[in-house]
Amino acid sequence: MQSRIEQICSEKGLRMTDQRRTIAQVLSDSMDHPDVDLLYQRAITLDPNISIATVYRTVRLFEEANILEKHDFGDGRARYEEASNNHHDHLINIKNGEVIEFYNDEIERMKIKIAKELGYDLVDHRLELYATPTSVKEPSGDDGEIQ
Amino acid sequence: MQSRIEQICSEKGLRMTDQRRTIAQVLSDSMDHPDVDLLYQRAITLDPNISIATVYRTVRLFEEANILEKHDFGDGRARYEEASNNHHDHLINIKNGEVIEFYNDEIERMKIKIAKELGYDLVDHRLELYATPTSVKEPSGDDGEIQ
DNA sequence: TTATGTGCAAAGAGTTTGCCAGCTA
DNA sequence: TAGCTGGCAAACTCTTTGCACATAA
Repeated sequence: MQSRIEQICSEKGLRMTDQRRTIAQVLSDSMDHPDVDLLYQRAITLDPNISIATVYRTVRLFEEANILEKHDFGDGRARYEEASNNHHDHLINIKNGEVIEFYNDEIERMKIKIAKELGYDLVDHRLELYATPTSVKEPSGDDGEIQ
Repeated sequence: MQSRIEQICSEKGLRMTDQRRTIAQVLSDSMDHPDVDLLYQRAITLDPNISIATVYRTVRLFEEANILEKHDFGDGRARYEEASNNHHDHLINIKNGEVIEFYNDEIERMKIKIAKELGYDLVDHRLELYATPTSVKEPSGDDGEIQ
């Protein structure tokens, strides 16, 4: 059966190969924000012959076709997620690298407004919050916080 | 005479060498957000024997001492600016790479609030607006826009 | 059939590091 | 002088690319 992303590829008229189908599958199944190496690790469980160069090429192809969004969370490698119509920003849990998506309408409006006030038209933007989980404070001494 | 950043180094008790003094000078004089190579180019006009490895090491030292802030504007290399107490965000003119600093109190409050609502304490954040200059629309044809 | 895609290894860009001479405190 | 620092080149990480072979349409 066609994966969600493979369907989008068909609609966009991309030539489909076994490798692209595999990578589309992996991406469709990924609920996180994997980097290229992680995609590659997942892909070779489905097709051990796939090469990391192909993952790089495919991920770029998909990004240029607006199927994927590329992110950079400051760790020196690109992360990918399926492009969606509903824009969102990211909060990165710096304790474990987990990425939480959020959307705030007021912030979105502010971004456009600020650019306009500076004499610019907003083309793209990036808001990332780096944060630690709030520890639950116990009224008496030890708050049970792990580490 | 001591450059502004060299003074901060002294206050922090960093061992000062000619190379570090030169780089501190270059940084103190830089009003933009230079990358390592640009700092290196500026440094070798003051001391032709300085090596780029030293620039990398010094910039990291200064960053760890909270003398510099490191940024990543998505072009694959780190950019630096003197750390300041007044936080600001950046708008990047994608036509020419120019970086404009701005501060918006409401946005700052929103960042903290959003993190809190998700159950996190904000540690750091990054907001970048990528934008093009608003072209002045002339009612009749040519609007005089350059390029 | 023919333009395109893939695998492999080499090349690139940015950054870090091992080693030893040189300098700071 | 004792230990930190700098220069140089090699190494590292992530990513791209040239080439010959394979494949989708």
